[in-house]
Amino acid sequence: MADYRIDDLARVSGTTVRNIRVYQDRGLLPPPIRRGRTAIYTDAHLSRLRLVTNMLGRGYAFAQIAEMLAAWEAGRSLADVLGLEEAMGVPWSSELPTPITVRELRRMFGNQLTPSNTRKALELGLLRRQGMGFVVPSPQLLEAGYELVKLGVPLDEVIELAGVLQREVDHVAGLMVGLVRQYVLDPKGEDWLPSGDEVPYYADVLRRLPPVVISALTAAVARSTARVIPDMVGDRLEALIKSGKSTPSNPI
DNA sequence: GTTCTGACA
DNA sequence: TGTCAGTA
Repeated sequence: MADYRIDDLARVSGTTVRNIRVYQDRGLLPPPIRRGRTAIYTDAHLSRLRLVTNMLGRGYAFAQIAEMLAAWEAGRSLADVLGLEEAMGVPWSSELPTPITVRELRRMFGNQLTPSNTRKALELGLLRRQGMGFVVPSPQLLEAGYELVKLGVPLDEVIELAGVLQREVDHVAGLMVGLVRQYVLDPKGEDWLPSGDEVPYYADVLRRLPPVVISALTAAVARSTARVIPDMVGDRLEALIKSGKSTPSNPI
């Protein structure tokens, strides 16, 4: 929930105020929220800014970055969940595991938080024990779950969903990695090792694999949700109309 | 005192 | 990309 003035954003992200303004003009950064005359930025801006500077550093042109950003816009909410923007960053480090207290969890989920589903979350690795409290391996996944619960989905179901998601994603990611093994690495022979000038190439293949898997999954799920969500909303509206309610306050 | 915009190099 | 002027 951190707010940044443009100066803060520049310092934290390691760029300059000048460049942030340029990225803004080129449409590479979402418009900031205005408080009077001053622009207020959020962590979302910081995340996007890091992505932009990283891609710039890799030699992408402004126009190319803008194009990719536009292409991702459709699956954006999911990309957030999966950490795509972080994934594209140079230090391909995963999310920062964040400590969280029982008190905070209680504040988020209220009395839906039970010993039973806490245990389930621990089993699934959504939560890990640390001293008196817990640590969240993926704050983004937690945030996504929190959003669902706020919408009215029972916490038990959300945890169940997270488990399914993890299994399915593991499976599909495994298939993709398997294909790369089968067609890129294995044909070279069982105990083949890249030699000499081949090393950088294969190092690059391996380094790019996680982002590729993630963007493929993102695209696939974006397509799927684009199909499923309108159906769901349509069914719900139809049901409401049949039940005689003319002004549904919460159609979803 | 700080931020924004535009312009120049 | 840095910097400067003129504003709000």
